[in-house]
Amino acid sequence: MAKGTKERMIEATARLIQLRGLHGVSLSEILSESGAPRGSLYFHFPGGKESVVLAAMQAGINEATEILEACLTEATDPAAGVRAFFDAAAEEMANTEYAFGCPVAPIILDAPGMDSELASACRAALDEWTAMYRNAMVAAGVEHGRAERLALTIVASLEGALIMARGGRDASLIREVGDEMGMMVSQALTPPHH
Amino acid sequence: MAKGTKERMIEATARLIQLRGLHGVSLSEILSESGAPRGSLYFHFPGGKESVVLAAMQAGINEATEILEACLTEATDPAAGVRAFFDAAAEEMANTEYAFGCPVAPIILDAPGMDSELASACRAALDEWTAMYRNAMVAAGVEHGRAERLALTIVASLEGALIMARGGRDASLIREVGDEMGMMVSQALTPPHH
DNA sequence: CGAAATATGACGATCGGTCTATATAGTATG
DNA sequence: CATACTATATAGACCGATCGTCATATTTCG
Repeated sequence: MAKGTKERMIEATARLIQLRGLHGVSLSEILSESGAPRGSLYFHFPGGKESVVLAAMQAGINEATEILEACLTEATDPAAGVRAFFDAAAEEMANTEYAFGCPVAPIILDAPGMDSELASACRAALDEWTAMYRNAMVAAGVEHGRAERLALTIVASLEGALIMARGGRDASLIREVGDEMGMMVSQALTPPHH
Repeated sequence: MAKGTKERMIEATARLIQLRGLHGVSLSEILSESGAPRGSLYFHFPGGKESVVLAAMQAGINEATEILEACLTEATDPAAGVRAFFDAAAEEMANTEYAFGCPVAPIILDAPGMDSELASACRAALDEWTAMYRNAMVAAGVEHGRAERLALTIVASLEGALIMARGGRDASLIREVGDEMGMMVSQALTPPHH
């Protein structure tokens, strides 16, 4: 019946990191949240804390990637997809009492160096999200370089909007930024004739 | 003479928080970096760790606010001001080996609740920066509501760009996002006739 | 039954932040 | 010049928390 112990540890870790950041989370907290004793963690994650954190972050990344994928494919055009994803993030943030955010941001800000496995996973996730936006816009006819820059801007503005929303406890901010980004993408799709 | 002891503590705290986040910094580190003995910290900051952190964050906020103020007033129009500030941030990030970022983001992500003095200082700073952008754009003729939304987006995208730049060790990303934001502002200043 | 997989929680070395004493300036006063 | 006094700064004891380890139990299955 220990089917879910590992999963509970991962979930607890992910939740706690969102609340207090990488270094604000202790093993004791993770264990008491997941209802497991101390040694069990080192059975499931021989690498110790960094191992659980990596797993928790990967889980969060995968979830976010799936939702973004869905938003982009289900939307009629990239601009609508962007708005849909920002709206989803805003809703999630409000539903979780502002205990929600990007899975990688807290790691990047807390991690000491860029040499760790954690850091490269962060980079990979950011690159993938950027590529997804870019590909969607390129497929819709946006020039490659412009699409790349726009994609970077979209990812950055969501990242920042999540932080600001949490700081001000105002999720509607995310939606407003998403609208602006949607407008930006729309204009790139139908450039003004000169 | 200990004329600069307090200042050294504040500087060390600010630098270390940028590196490892609020909870990743220990008093021992702050003290060894600032060359002061243990008890001296509680003389200068009776409130303990939270007190030093607050002072360090305020120092960072003030510095950023001054630079932003300069960029916006010296520029010929808000779009140029935005680009100038993003460029300055990119340069600072590259110059410090990517040990630079927003003074408030690490606090927001690491702080547990929104009731602390730290949290309200974060909110105040974000609000002030947003207001500065908004006012500059309103003065340049942008409608109030639009200016507010644009200002939010600018702050958010810089916030996010700093995180992404650090994660990927690529400061040019900040400049690219700044260019996109500049374009956005320019279009808001000279709306297309329909 | 026996063997592999999982769970358990006590343990130690280290480090965390906080606080109460103690020492050093610097200045005022007779 | 000496003493008293106060602001400033230092010193280190304190206790609880931290992470990682390990020897021992318990379960799960062939």
